[in-house]
Amino acid sequence: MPTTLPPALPAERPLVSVDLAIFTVRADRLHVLLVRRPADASEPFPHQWALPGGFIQVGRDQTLEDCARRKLLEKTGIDSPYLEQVGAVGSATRDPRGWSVTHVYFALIPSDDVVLQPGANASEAQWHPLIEQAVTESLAFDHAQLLSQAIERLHAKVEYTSLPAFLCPEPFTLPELQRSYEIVLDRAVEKSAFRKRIFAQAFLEETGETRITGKRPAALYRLRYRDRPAYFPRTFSPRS
Amino acid sequence: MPTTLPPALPAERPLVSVDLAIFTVRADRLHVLLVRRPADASEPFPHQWALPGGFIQVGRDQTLEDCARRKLLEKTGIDSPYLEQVGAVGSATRDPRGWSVTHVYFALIPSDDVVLQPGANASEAQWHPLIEQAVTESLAFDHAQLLSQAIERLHAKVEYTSLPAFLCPEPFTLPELQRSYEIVLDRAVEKSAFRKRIFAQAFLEETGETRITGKRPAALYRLRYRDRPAYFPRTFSPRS
DNA sequence: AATATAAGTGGTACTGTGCAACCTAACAAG
DNA sequence: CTTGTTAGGTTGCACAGTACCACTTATATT
Repeated sequence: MPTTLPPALPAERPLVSVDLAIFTVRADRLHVLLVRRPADASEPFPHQWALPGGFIQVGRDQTLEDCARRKLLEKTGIDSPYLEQVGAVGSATRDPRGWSVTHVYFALIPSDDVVLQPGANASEAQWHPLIEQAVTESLAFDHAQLLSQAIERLHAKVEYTSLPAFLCPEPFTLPELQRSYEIVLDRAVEKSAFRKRIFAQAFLEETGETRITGKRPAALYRLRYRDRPAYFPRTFSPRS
Repeated sequence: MPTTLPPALPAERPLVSVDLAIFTVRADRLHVLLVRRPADASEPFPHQWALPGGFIQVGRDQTLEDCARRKLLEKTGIDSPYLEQVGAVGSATRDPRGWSVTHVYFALIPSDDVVLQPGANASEAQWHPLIEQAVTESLAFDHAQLLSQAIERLHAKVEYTSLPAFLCPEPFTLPELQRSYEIVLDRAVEKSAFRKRIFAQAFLEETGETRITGKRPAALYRLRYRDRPAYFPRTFSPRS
């Protein structure tokens, strides 16, 4: 018999929270939503910019994702954006109030839908372009690192999914979608190869309408599935 | 001023745990390590098979990953396998003892290194082939779902990383590595294309030695980096 | 020495991408 | 009405990487 049997339940429990990296495209730039920490000096990191988020409310949130959706709704008024868990970070030191673990989600919302809610707790919320490294690298807690993880995930998945489509207000044209890819990837994309690749997966529906923007009209599309992205083919000797 | 200001700290905190899907290859099959829940009827899911894991010990684990490594060391005696976080699942109902959130990691260990530790708390640990769906689909808690997530991640990443190399005892031959891919992918892989793809990334070091296994000797390799996999190239119009 | 077998190499067909030229539908200027 | 301009959309060719298959090489066995 071991000298110290592990207790059935731990005496002390960590703080559990959710943090959100909410992305949108404004003025041809990728933006992330940040909120100011309360100015109250009794709170950690007063008045600094941070990712929106908060503690799990055991009596209110049924699941982790519920909590993330609740936060998202509170801040933006959006109730069904694309939402994906990035990962969890937990340590004894990341929050001065004690051992804590947070769960990072990223959300993609079309710029049109953005209606910033006048914070329930009077907190200031603002869109910041990712270009502003002075801001995004000096966030409260370890949020700069969390944001980096979210961006890294987004960058990686854009290469082989239709994620940027969730940033486009529907209906959208193909050049608009391409621009969305270019903004997220931060590099130019070949028009012809892009079209072939997009149409190789059948995740777009033609609306039949066109958008007249001065020159030749562009065909309008909408997503066939609002809840999940399309995946472009990988390659590892897939037997034909 | 809102009627209910959110409390600075939550009154009630969830249970926080880590669960591990530890994979290895035995007898040409992918296996996962499972442990039996204590027979004590006061515990949830007594005597059922479950993923190894446990609650965070706030006084002992500095980080989430520390906790995962500690569990891994306790069960297998391995202290530096490949370890990757899959994600977190939290809900009010997944543990009868209350709101809980668990963090799923998967680990890959070479079959040679496997030394099952006679459980510190006398719990029975055993390797189970993933073929045994009767077992892997009837685990305690939501562990069947957690295991599925881990397998799904593994399956996905094998397509574009060198992960199966972490399942091979070093040094290994190229055909052995190929077999490792085939076991994880559960399909045949083309020899010639495989070699070209592997050598296109420079993550293997030739030992200079060869393994004589009856027929023509095979060159032996070891990993250049033990801590991270190699990534095979993606494709999205990377401007040349 | 002949044979069997697994390791390793080379070559061709095919497919998807990169690139660039071209066609097309609208508007605007004269 | 004609012509030029511009952005959307299409076509075709060169190239690179893969699938497939045939071939060579090194060892053990008979």
